[in-house]
Amino acid sequence: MSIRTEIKQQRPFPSPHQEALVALIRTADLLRRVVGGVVEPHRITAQQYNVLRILRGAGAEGLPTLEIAERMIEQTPGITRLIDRLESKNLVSRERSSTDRRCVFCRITPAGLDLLARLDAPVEDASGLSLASLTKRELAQLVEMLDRARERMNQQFIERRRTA
Amino acid sequence: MSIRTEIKQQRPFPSPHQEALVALIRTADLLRRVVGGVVEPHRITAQQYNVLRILRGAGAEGLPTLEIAERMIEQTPGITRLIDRLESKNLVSRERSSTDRRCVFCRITPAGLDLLARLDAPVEDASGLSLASLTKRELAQLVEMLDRARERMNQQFIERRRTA
DNA sequence: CGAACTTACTTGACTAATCAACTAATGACT
DNA sequence: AGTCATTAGTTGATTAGTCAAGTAAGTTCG
Repeated sequence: MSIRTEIKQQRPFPSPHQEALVALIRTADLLRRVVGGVVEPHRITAQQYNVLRILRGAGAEGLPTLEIAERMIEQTPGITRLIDRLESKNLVSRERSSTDRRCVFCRITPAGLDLLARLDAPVEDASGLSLASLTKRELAQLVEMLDRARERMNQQFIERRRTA
Repeated sequence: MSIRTEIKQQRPFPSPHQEALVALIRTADLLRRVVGGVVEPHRITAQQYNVLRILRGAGAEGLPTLEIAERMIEQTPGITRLIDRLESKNLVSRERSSTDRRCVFCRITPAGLDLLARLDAPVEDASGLSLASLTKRELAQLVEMLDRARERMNQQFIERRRTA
């Protein structure tokens, strides 16, 4: 089914990139929803899940708060309170660095690791199923195209920030 | 630049579809941010902009509230209050249908049309620039792959809803 | 050394999103 | 006509996201 059918748009898209933009945002929204559907029964949001995975990847030394924000899939300015919520669920712990007392290092707790361990397979399954209609080659091609698009957009952002 | 570099991930992705999932969500987030950057100086959010475009497309008769929700690019349960905010800015008007008094028809106002007219070119420019590194053929290919992926995901959702 | 700047958060105030009831209108069926 | 189910939307309570301002630690440089 085409996006035009999905969103019941009568007119064709004015340009190929507008159609691609809509397709991209809509597909990502669905994908986010799929992941959310898997993790939310465990009382965490998709973003919180993302933070837990980042912290698991970072290992025992943990990461400073803003470093986590930079690594997140979706950008969020509300990182402090996002981690507050994870801390209150005992899924992460925080400790002020002794070498640079401005930084707060966050680490995933055993409970956090345990939760992730239970979520790994379901998330992998759901995302695998979601993209199962694309071949490996197509996925690689998709990723390559998206990488190229993001590169351009990041330049735009940098330019905007410079002129702002 | 690859996503792995962007999010500073040391390990390679465990599966091609996980990499694609991250690339998709991340690219869509950037794209949403690009559109937001254009429309938000005009005091509306990207979602509100989406509603206005839907209503412009719908013409003079307007659309019932939940019909708008179905046509939106990103799904939102908060459609009532989203339109409340547009109405309070006089960009849309609402009127209860006389034939089916459950339905509330929403229409874009002249002020709403005027705002859209001012936003058309900047949005088109920004989205065009964002995806300028992809050829027409690549964009078409991208759209086709995403359409296929969404089809699969929609099935998943329908199944989930049926079993739930 | 110390003023000025930057970095790394944190906080407060506000806005927006989410979920679960709830109302009101319609339709379907007896 | 009257019950039951469905549809369309609204509302209240809670949670989450956003933006601007603030604080405290570190850095630079005369």
